[in-house]
Amino acid sequence: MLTRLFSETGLIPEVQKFATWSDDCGDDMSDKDDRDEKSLQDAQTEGSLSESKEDQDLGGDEDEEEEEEEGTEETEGERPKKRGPKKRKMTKARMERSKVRRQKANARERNRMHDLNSALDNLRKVVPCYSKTQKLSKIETLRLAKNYIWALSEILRSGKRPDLVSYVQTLCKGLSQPTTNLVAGCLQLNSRNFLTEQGQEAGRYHGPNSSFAMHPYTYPCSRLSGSQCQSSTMANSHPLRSHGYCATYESLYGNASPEYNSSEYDAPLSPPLCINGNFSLKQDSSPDHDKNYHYSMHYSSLPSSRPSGHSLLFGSSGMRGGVHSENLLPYDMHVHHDRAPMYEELNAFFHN
DNA sequence: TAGGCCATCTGGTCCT
DNA sequence: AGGACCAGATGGCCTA
Repeated sequence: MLTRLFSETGLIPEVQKFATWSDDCGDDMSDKDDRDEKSLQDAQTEGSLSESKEDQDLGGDEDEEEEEEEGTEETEGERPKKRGPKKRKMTKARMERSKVRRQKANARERNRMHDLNSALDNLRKVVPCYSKTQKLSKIETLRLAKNYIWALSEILRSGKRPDLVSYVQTLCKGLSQPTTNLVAGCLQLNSRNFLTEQGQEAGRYHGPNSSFAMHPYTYPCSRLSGSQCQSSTMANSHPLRSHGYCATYESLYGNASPEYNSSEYDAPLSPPLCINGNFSLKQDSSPDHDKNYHYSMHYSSLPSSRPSGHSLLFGSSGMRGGVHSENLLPYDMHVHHDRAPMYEELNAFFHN
């Protein structure tokens, strides 16, 4: 509104200065009220150029209905008449309404951003690297989620599983170096190896429960020391988190599940995935694929021994109040409810 | 101290 | 008219 007002009067560059000026107070609402008051008063003096102070005072509290009248003092002498709807006089009542409206809009915007952040928090908890103490940034969370989806869809599409190096490479595409290190650390892979020895099968470790090539040592996790490194504590709570998920799956299904032939996984995805192929997943043709491992099953088939996954993954701590759709039925809840039937459904799905 | 990240405010636009 | 969504601006906080 003010921008339009100023643009009409050729004062558009002043808008931001005006906004800046009116914003240089604290963040609390009382200060905000003052700012709004000042802004609106400023709008009065700056915006309603033709409006005399006497008129405003005259307009006062009592004239709710006289908002339509104006133009009697367009002072045609100084500037030409403008087209478009005439500006309404900023009476005190209008100012009050405008202020209330602005406050309500601010509150809505805050809630909206809180909802968005809650959704991002939930997303952080389901991407392969989660730390309560060192959160991924928003942009990194989105990038990692995209890579994660891509990696999973590639696995689904091919029915093969990559080695850990390829998997981490895929996850870390386009991520910043700190995030790359974090993800690699969460996956217990020394990031230097897959960054500098791409394509090499460096440091493979085939532990008894390791489906991925693993390094025999643990990433120092310097920035996620101790309990901060959620990947270790959540190893059993996430499908693709470190080797915990491997043990999880294989302890549940074993390697010798004759029903799971990789050829059965070649069916088109349902629903079809719509992915921008910015990168390609390195295909590993190692004989390990014969284990017929299906990553997507992990999340859906979390073992019943999973320790208090609800509080870990979708605790209410991250929520700032209010009921969001994610809170009402978080993904984790879908996973845990009717777990056994879920197995059967998935088995049936992959057997058909 | 610069740069990154974030929360918040704000005005504009679109839709109901 | 009011709400949702968006983008720009701004200031605070933190870290290298």
